[in-house]
Amino acid sequence: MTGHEDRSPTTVEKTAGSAGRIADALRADILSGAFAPGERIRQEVLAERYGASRLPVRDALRALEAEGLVIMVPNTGAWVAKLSLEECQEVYQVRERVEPLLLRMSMPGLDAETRDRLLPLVEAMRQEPQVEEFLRLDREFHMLTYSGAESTILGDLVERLWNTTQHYRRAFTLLGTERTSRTVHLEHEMLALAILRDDPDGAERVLLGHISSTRLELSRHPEVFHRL
Amino acid sequence: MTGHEDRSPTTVEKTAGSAGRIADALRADILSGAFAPGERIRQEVLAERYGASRLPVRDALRALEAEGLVIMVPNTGAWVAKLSLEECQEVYQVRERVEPLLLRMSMPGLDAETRDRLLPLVEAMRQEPQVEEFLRLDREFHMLTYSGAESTILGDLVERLWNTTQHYRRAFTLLGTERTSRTVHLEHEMLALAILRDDPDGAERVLLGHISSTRLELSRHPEVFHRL
DNA sequence: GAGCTTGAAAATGTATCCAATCCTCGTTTA
DNA sequence: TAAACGAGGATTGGATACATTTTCAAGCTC
Repeated sequence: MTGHEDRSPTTVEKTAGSAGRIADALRADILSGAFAPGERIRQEVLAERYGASRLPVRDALRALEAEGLVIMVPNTGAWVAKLSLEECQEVYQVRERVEPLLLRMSMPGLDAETRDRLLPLVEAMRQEPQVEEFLRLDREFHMLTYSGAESTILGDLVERLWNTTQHYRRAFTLLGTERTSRTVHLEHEMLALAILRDDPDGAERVLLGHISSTRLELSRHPEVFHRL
Repeated sequence: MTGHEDRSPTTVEKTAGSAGRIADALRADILSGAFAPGERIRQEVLAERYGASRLPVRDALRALEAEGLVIMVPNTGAWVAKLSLEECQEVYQVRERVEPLLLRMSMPGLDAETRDRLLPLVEAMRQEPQVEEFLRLDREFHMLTYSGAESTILGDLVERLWNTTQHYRRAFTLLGTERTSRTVHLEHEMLALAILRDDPDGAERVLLGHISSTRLELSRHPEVFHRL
């Protein structure tokens, strides 16, 4: 008997043992900016930093490499992934096509309680919070609009796209002018309203425009990508 | 001239690190069907199969897990990734949105020589080749249409999506009826013609329809996903 | 003095060994 | 008789140690 189909781990998404913890910690450190793009990562340093051997560190690096947050070169080392202007625009182009789909799939699954949290988040962002707080609110707002989809594949993809551009969102938030900032607030409010009135087409359209206008903003600040 | 390029007869390419070779070999084995979805993968078996220790095998498994081809459960083992009908449809929905974009980005970069290879490939697929040969031609045809994009991010994403659904494309090719087969050939020809006449909008539309019709085909054969 | 060569140091990749965890199967008990 | 419990076996995860590769810098040649 070849007992292969023992158990179907389709619902199991857990990352492996303690390497998963290291991967989570390192991911958080990269997203928080503690490790900057282009910075070299030495396995030994991480091993000491997280109190483990180099082996789970390598596993974690491989996992993050697959997420697009780390670049590994054989026999050479690992670096925090760095996006060129063109690559960043590419990510945003993918987001323009993918996130409206995820939003559409999510909307039927959003309950009233979840929807009631949308506009308060928009209001909170209007209070001109600090950069890190704004990034957190922005992410929470969009992820909330996606929370109705039990999608695993598309949801993970979108999360990866957000993570790879996290550093650049921070940079652009830092030098954001008031006008673009107000535009973002309006787009967020329009998105929330479209969701509240159960208008999938409108929501898709607004979200596409939101991401698209952000992408166009990238071209106006190429200096963010030049300073290596 | 910094010339250390002199190597012994066994000139190993830059793809050093046997973990990479194992990952490539295992990926090929999964895509070829040698390992079926849902099948358990034991590290020791792979270590012997590829003549290495369990350690590079673990690295390879992690790499493939990140690509979505393998599922790893802590302290338990690894399985070849298996898609449910819903997940497979989700992948196709993502492909519907993403591949037309990649095609649009690719078209300006397609030179005359590359375009001349499109219709012959369509013809070759019309000759009712064996399943494996058809899968190869189909993949080559589509990848050729994408070869004009120097895109790294989007190209890798599309390749991953193709890989995760490779097994199910094989299954559906096996039970394909003549009518659906002819439809596929027509869609391929329309796609090639749209590219040859430099019609990005038309090409996007045809490709979207092509993927979409394939996705709808999935619902008609749920038994492919049940027998697992 | 400039550029190439060479050698040492450091970082990565791999192998072997040991600990922790999970599955299987036999035993026991209600 | 069936279900729950526990011990044994098997498999994975991690740590230490070693081989390989790369890089950097000092020294030598031209």
